[in-house]
Amino acid sequence: MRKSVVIAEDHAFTAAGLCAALGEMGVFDIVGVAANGIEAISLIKQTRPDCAILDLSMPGANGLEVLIEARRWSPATRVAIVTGNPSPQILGQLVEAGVDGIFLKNSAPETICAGIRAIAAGEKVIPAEVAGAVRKAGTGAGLTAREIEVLHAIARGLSNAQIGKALGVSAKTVDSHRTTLMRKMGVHSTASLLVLALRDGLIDI
Amino acid sequence: MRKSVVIAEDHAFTAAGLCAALGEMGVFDIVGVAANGIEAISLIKQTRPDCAILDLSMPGANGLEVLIEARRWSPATRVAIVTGNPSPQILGQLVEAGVDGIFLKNSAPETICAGIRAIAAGEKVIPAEVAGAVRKAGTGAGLTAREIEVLHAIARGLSNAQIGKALGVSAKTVDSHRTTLMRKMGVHSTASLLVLALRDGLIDI
DNA sequence: CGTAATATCAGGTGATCACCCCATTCACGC
DNA sequence: GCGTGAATGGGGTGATCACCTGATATTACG
Repeated sequence: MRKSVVIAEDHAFTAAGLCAALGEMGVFDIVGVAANGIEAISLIKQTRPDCAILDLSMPGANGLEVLIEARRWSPATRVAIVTGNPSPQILGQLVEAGVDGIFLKNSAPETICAGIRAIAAGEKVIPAEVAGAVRKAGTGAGLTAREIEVLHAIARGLSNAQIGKALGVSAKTVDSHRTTLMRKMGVHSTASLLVLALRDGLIDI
Repeated sequence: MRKSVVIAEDHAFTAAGLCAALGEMGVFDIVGVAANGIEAISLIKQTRPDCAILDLSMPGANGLEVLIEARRWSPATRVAIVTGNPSPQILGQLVEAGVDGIFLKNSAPETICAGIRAIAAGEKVIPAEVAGAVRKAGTGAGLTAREIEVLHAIARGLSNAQIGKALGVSAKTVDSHRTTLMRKMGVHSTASLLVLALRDGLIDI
């Protein structure tokens, strides 16, 4: 029995290559291709496919966000994430969110195709190099969702007062989160905080 | 007359999609596909193609390095660079090195195909958004050497006093440079300054 | 039920930052 | 020679940050 699959990938050529490879396997029906995260979410919501293959970095919503929404609207859909340059933190979040498979764009096509077939069959596929990265992320993480939100706001250049307004809390609360972030990351300045967060993939530009 | 072309792209699916699209156009002979920069250089050296399509980020040697080597060994080869996330600084270097065309991976396939055909015909193709980024890089280069030093020190998380000690000047001087940096970059916080500098490739982690 | 973690906020203090004005020196170009 | 800009710094001010000691409410977990 053929499996329905949707693809989300903002680079048209990559999407085309992926479609071609999956088509040749003869076990997948590609029911839709999205060029950004928003499209991907609504596509999954509408078609409830057996399988979704998502690029990690996309305009609108990234692969992680799409994964979470997919889980909400179509829990039976098996989700694979494809990424070019994986950061440990993000991979950790993906695993935590229950992703079914992770693939690197520079892997051999056969590896990826085989992996996707395995995922469609119900397996979980996490390559060794990714698993290593995730292990490393586990030790460094420990930040709460709220703290990450504050981190993102800081990266946008907002002051405590502005962040407070944006998140609907007092500036003092933001200050608390900021202090906690500093302590957890082991730094004492906004600059170091940002550099570390970028290096660890907690935020991006 | 058909043009010979080589492709360098480390993501197999993207390479496949690109090959397919170029093949369908019926005006190109794909004489080789390289999966990294080193392969790309030796391939160009051997085949001296009419046209080379290079990914910017590749293992071994990046698109810029391949471009420079290509110019040395096969000056007649028209070179197009394809990139996912362009940094103004790098784009500036590409233009300076005399690249024939720049394409963004998330552009429409037709746009890219048309552009490649134009390049093969002898034109130069620099999209508006890229040209804008390059222009901005020109202004970003308006920073002085001393200001860049201070920028790097800030990114290392040092305070004005520490930077002053490190550079052998007073904290007040550092403060002046910092103020000038803020004005030149059009921001009002250390966080924004860092994010902008990172985005523009002025500093990295 | 206890307790641990999280999120919320206040008051306060000293350090630092962002930015203003200003002066000096030095190099480069017209 | 004279203007321009870079690099150097001093003085000063108000905003903001970094961090502290608390307090309270909610949620989660054993």
